[in-house]
Amino acid sequence: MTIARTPTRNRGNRRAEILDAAARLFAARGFHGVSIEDIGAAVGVSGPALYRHFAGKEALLAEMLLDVSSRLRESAAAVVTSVATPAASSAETLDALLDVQITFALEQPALITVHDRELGNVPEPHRRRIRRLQRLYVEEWVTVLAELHPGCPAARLRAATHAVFGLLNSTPHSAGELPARDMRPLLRAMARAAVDAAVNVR
Amino acid sequence: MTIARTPTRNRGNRRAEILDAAARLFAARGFHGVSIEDIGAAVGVSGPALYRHFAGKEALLAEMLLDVSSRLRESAAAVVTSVATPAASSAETLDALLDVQITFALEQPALITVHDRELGNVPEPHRRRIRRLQRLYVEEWVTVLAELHPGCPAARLRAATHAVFGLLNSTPHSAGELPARDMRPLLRAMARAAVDAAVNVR
DNA sequence: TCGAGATGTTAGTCACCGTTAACGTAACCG
DNA sequence: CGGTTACGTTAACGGTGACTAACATCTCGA
Repeated sequence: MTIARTPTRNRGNRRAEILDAAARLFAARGFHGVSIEDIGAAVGVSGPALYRHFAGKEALLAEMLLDVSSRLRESAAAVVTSVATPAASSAETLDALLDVQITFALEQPALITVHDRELGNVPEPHRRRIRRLQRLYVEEWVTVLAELHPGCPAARLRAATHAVFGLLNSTPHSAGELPARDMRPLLRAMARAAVDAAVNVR
Repeated sequence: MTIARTPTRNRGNRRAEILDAAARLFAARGFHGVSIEDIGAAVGVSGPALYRHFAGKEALLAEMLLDVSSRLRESAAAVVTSVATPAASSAETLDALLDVQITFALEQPALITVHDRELGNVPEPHRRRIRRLQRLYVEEWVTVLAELHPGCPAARLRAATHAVFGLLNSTPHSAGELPARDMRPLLRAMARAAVDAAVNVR
């Protein structure tokens, strides 16, 4: 009664399934608080089966964070190069960036959480690449903010960007307070106001 | 050549020293990423010496989080009952609350980080008490915000409060970007603007 | 002075965890 | 068919880590 699937198809699904379950577990209990056995159990296989799909626990985390930071960075790059036509204002580009981050935070809360907590557990070959992608992502924001307010020192723009990420990424912790339908405009308004205030201090 | 101290004095100092070191380590590597041996080494004693001061690793964490949430809740309560005289506006009370949280986030970044990440590792007798204190703290904020904007639904105020905490607590992660002297007014301005935006959505 | 308490130490013990080994099974492909 | 490949399983191994036991030292008060 099972539907036949190509091995490749199965493999990809299983990998994705594992990454998804692991993300949720890591977000809830931390990397070291989750065992290989836990992750296996969460997808219905048990323990060492994971080694058919990943080289190890750290490799699993590395792939997860690499995927997240790539997607964020790509989305931001796409926004900047497509929305930011000469006609579009920097303000509109910023709104588009905000939407990218808000969508991500609301739809993938576990991934966002792991993304900014567990980089320290990624071994060095991949760690640098992830750092690089994260930095590029931040720089997209800083560039747009700098266009929007040329007089503002870059250090303050960077700090403001991190603060806005903190605001938006706090969603996972306050989940359930408000339906996502209301959360999105709320976050957008708060983040927008915070950014405006940041470039206008003093 | 060693200066004589009362045992009680020594004990208190050592306990505080351990809590401080543990907070930094937990913030950096997560509760399960830090060993008893690590904590001991950080204060110059080694391993099981900690059991002279704490019942165990979880008890240490419990005391740490209990202390943090008590202090936050007390500071907030003090602000509300002393600043919020009939003469003072709710806006001024809110600014005072903001200052409490900003000071805490800037001066005790490790504690703040552990405070909103590691509650899940506290065993049940104390977990409830910490949760209760955290909830009371949030409610102080919500009450002040509600006075400030009576029409706004409480759920949105709560969500906004959590978002502001996220903004302010992100400081530890962007540490070094900006000197604390500049960080404080920046955070104050951003948080103030975010709050105002939250109660005025739509 | 001497016994008690506070505070260390080192040497175990025991559980858990990441990883590997050895082995089974079902599907696909020549 | 028969063999390779994908994907599981259980059993073991080695390391680590929380916690305990047994033992030292130092200070202080009676």
